[in-house]
Amino acid sequence: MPNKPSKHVSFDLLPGHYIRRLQQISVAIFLQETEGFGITPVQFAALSALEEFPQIDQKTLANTIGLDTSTIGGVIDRLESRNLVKRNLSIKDRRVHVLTLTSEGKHLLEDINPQVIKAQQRILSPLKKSQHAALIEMLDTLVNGNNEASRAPSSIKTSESNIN
Amino acid sequence: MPNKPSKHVSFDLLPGHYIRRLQQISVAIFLQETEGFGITPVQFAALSALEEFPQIDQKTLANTIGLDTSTIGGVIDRLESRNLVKRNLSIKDRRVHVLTLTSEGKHLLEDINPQVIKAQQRILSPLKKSQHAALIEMLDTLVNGNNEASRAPSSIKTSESNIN
DNA sequence: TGCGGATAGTAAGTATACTTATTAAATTAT
DNA sequence: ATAATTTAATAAGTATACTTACTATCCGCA
Repeated sequence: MPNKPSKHVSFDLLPGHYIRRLQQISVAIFLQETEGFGITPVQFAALSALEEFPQIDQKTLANTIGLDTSTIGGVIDRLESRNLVKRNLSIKDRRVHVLTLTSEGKHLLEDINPQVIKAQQRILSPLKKSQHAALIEMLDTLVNGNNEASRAPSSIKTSESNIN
Repeated sequence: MPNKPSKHVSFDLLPGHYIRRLQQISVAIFLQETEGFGITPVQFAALSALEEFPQIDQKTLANTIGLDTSTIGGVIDRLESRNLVKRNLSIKDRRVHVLTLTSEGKHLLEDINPQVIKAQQRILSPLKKSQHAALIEMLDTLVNGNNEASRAPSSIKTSESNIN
């Protein structure tokens, strides 16, 4: 059998390759565990953020979960079409769309939460329990340390808000 | 200021959220460092794999870099249209498309390599040098331990091949 | 007061990355 | 040997996630 990989390939050693693979796996596990809800990881993040910070606008939501304003528009479109979220024009600033969780959205969040937790546990399950905190901390360091690299930094600044 | 996060948001604690953000950042840094080449991380992975394992077919390539056969098709389309890769029908199995790196592809790989290394270093730069190996090992554990979760496992099996 | 720049959101285009369905070819089973 | 199954690749559809370009609105300032 010619041309068969003997073992490790060079890009196996590249963090970028692992990160991409891990993201694929993470999404796959999330979708498996939350099957039947029809919710993606990003949609869940959007709903969660709206629960925590009601009445924020699209830009703030995008910043909160680490998306640009272009991407968040489509996410909200899909959540709105399923009646999980409502979009209202702000009175103070007519450019701004203020977002609200519907009660349907709230209920879905409650129902899906245990499954999301299961998914996260499954993602980490190949590691020893003692390593979990270390991994999270390193991921945090990497994300926050490289924050400026991404066009859509997710940092939740302690500064002022610009709502409504 | 109403609706402002006092503490951390719940999904900040979720590994899935960090993994997604890190993947965004990783891609952004790759694209910054390799600007001018017009190559994406996945395209680079495909070219690298083809350099290492010449003449593999699309399915094998997909498995090698962790994609499904649907996605690899488009990737190869784009690489082929730029003359970095050639697609040939296998004589032994006329369903199979055998892939070859062109000399243009080889040269591009050579030229882009230092920049790719720079990108990887930049991604890890927020961590202490002493942590790098630990992170890579954990990522490896997570990816390989969850391999079956992803439809397109990148595992390079030591089993038989089905080339040409 | 009105104009120039900044800002929120959308639109169009590109690239992963998945799904299910389809086609063509090869393999297996009867 | 032919039918049934499997397989490699493509196609169509959905969902991130980015880019640049555009519209509408707001705000600062002369």
